[in-house]
Amino acid sequence: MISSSGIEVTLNNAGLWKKFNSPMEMILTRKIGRKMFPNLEYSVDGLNPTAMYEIYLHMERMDDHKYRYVSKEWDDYARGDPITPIQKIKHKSGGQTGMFWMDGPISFEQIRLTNNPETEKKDHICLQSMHKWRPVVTIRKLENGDENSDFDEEFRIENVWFMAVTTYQNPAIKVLKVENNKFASGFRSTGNHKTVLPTRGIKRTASETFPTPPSSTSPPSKTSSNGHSPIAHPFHNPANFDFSMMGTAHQYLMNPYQNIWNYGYNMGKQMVQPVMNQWNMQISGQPRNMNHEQQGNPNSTNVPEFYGLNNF
DNA sequence: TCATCTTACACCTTTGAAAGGT
DNA sequence: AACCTTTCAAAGGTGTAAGATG
Repeated sequence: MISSSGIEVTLNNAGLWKKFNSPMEMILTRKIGRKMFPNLEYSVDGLNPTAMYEIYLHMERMDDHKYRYVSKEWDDYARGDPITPIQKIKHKSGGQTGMFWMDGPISFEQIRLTNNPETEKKDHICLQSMHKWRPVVTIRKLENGDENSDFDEEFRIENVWFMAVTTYQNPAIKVLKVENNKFASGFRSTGNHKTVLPTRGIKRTASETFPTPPSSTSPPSKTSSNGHSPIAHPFHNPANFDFSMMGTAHQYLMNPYQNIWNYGYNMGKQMVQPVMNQWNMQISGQPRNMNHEQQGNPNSTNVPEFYGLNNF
């Protein structure tokens, strides 16, 4: 889907995200934060090649419910915790031309998720456990290099959201993470990880942990986690699954917060979201005990049904 | 009592420096 | 000296499980 201004954003590893959507769970850790897996890696098209843009990512609470995992289902058993301010993370490349952004995958692999509201670490995003979250990309066009440009567009990818947890709830998600994340390979059935720990404290030598393969052991060239080079690669969406992002024109029509939300805030600083009002109170109702199909297709896919929020 | 969170841990990959060979 | 290969160690990314917390 292409926005009214012609900008199109797609998620490169959409197929992997789709695999996990039952729903996806992301681990939060307090001190150092936990990286997201699968990573969020986007491609963008339709920018003015010579204009300057910045790209931001933030997480958006999807509703005002707190969930728990019982009887193999997510149940919204309580009202959500008080909303914390939004933290928008600016892409490390900073302001770049449209050509730059369109030329390569846009990865936010440096982002870490934490549940520590007092964290001040760059690239850390504080989320609340047992709540539903959705990643949102903001593309900001810089007029004459001015960061206070009014041209912002937000993009949300259909079916890409997750439950924030401190420990995995759904065993199926845990299995998928172990199978697909190379750093968890020690937990695969072929791995050597011991559930009982008789050898704790004994550090092995590097040759034990990293046996030399028969060919060269020179460090591999730097690539992103999915093997892409930093330069653009063509990406094709999986068939029968539209992961292209929703255009903001649609959001403007349906989301009365959009103008408020984008009005006059400073990028890179914590934002305060608008208050709950009649509009989102009306649409924030969620069926309890959603089945998996419903969970995979939140009832408001184009627009978040809840923007949650503190006093404005 | 129980659900959730925190933390230390083993096991893994990645990275890059040092050492050795050509 | 310059370059390449091999070895090694540290850093960092995982899920696990025991204990702590409320």
